[in-house]
Amino acid sequence: MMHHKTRVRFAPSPTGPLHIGGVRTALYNYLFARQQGGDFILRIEDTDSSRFVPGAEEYIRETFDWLGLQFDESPAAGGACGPYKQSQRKEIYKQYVQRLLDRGAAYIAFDTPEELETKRTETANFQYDASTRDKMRNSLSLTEEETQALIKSGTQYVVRIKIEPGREIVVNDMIRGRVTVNSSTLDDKVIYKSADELPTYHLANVVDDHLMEITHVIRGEEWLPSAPLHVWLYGSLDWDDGMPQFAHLPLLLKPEGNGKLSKRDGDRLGFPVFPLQWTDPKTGETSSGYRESGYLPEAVINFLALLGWNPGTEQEIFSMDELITLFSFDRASKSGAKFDVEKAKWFNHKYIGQMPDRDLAELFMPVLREKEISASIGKVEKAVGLIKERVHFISELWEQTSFFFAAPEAYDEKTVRKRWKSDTPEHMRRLTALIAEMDDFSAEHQEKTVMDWILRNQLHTGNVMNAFRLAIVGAGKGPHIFDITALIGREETLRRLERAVTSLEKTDGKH
RNA sequence: GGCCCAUUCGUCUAUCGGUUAGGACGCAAGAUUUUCAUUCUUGAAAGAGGGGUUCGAUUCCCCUAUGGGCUACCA
Repeated sequence: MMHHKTRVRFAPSPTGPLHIGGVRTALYNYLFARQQGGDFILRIEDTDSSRFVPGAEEYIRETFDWLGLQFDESPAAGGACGPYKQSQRKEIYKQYVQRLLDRGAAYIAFDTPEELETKRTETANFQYDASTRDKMRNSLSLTEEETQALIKSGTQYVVRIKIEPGREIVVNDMIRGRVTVNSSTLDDKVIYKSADELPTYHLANVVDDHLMEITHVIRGEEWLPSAPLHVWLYGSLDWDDGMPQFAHLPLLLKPEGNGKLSKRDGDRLGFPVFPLQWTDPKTGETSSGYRESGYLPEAVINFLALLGWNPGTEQEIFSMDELITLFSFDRASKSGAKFDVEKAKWFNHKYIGQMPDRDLAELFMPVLREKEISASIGKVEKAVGLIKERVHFISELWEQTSFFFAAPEAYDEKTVRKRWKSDTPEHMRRLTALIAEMDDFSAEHQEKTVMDWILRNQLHTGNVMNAFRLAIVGAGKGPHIFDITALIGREETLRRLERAVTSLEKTDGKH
């Protein structure tokens, strides 16, 4: 038996931005493909021309560029099984629609959407299937002549798959095991519309997966109910042998209340549902993205990977390579996962803390430029190195490092009340004098000198140091004080000390 | 309504018949720290309910409940 190369596909429809659940589906496809040494394919499912949204396809491309997930075959990259956009594959699908028709596995139906609609409202649980198709207007109930005449007259029609009732259809799912369904519960789904000469999702999907030699269909659980139909389609086309394996992933749920996470949830939930920021071309409404919110792609991948899968160990942080070797469907969970923003933040915090100072500094430079702060990359590197372990987002970097680049404009009131005592100005003046005489301004030397001085003069360490911090930072926060002063330099340290004394002296004794 | 899937701490999850039901996020307390944060330690916190099967069920089966998905000439 031939051993086929593993080939998986991610098949979004360009109806808007991808949402984060879709990104996870793509990620699992990618991890599995890489692990198996297989191919990861992007196919654009644009068989519904009416729902096309401009920019959506570019958005998809940009998302995967950002995340570092590379497609082996795609509309942009090409490949041996192209084209990779379903709207460009019309002629291919037509052949198979005809084949199904010729075999009597499908039939032509003329019922208008309106007729079907009234049928549905009149009859409870109406289903277009073996029990009702004789009463509808289709090539099975009409004569051959009538059918041909209708087609010739230009009447719009659809092609429906003919489901034989009473059969047991089995879907073998890598996550859920054996799922069995009686074919009588399926309806004769529309597989082709004459109006736009395009197939519907179901047929296009099966034909493309077969032609593109897809070995594993990894998709969201919302497709599980139609999987039996797809299995039926493979059978009708005589493709049982090459039928891919299925894996239906549990859905990503809203953190509060009920339902799956959807595109419409936008920013309402307090966190982005999209990987990248998106502006709706019609309404102009903008939704935030993970990238713009300061999430690192590695962090997004890490927490998404763990939402529905885990390796069974207590490890939480994974590199892409580790995920690729560890991933397996045996360890994928079966039930939906609620999205937890707090954990997502924690992952980002971990990744920022791990990031090389240089890389972080480069991400931060544009922010500084926007604030019209000019600082050398070397200084920025040192500053972010001192605080990276305390932030969750790139956007927090500024509030945590501003004092490295600009003197405080105001002094935090609470801290002043607590740390600025009546004898503080005197201490600060003497500290200023001490610092003015230092030749070596390294953090280590400063610390030694200042601590010796405090000891010699029998001063209270806390009183001196906290006031010193207030003068330099403007508040009671920040990393080790001498690391700060070493970085801003002696002159700036002296300036800030003097300024604090002059502007805070008046508060003396007021409390 | 019909069909399908699922159900362990608040959340993500481990457990593949025998465990003090483990870890992580979050939360609380404590420790460290010249500040804030980080970090560390500790703590509270779970098997939906009912039947079986079994010497023994969180684990296997059935029923109920609950949650979710699908039910378009959308994907």
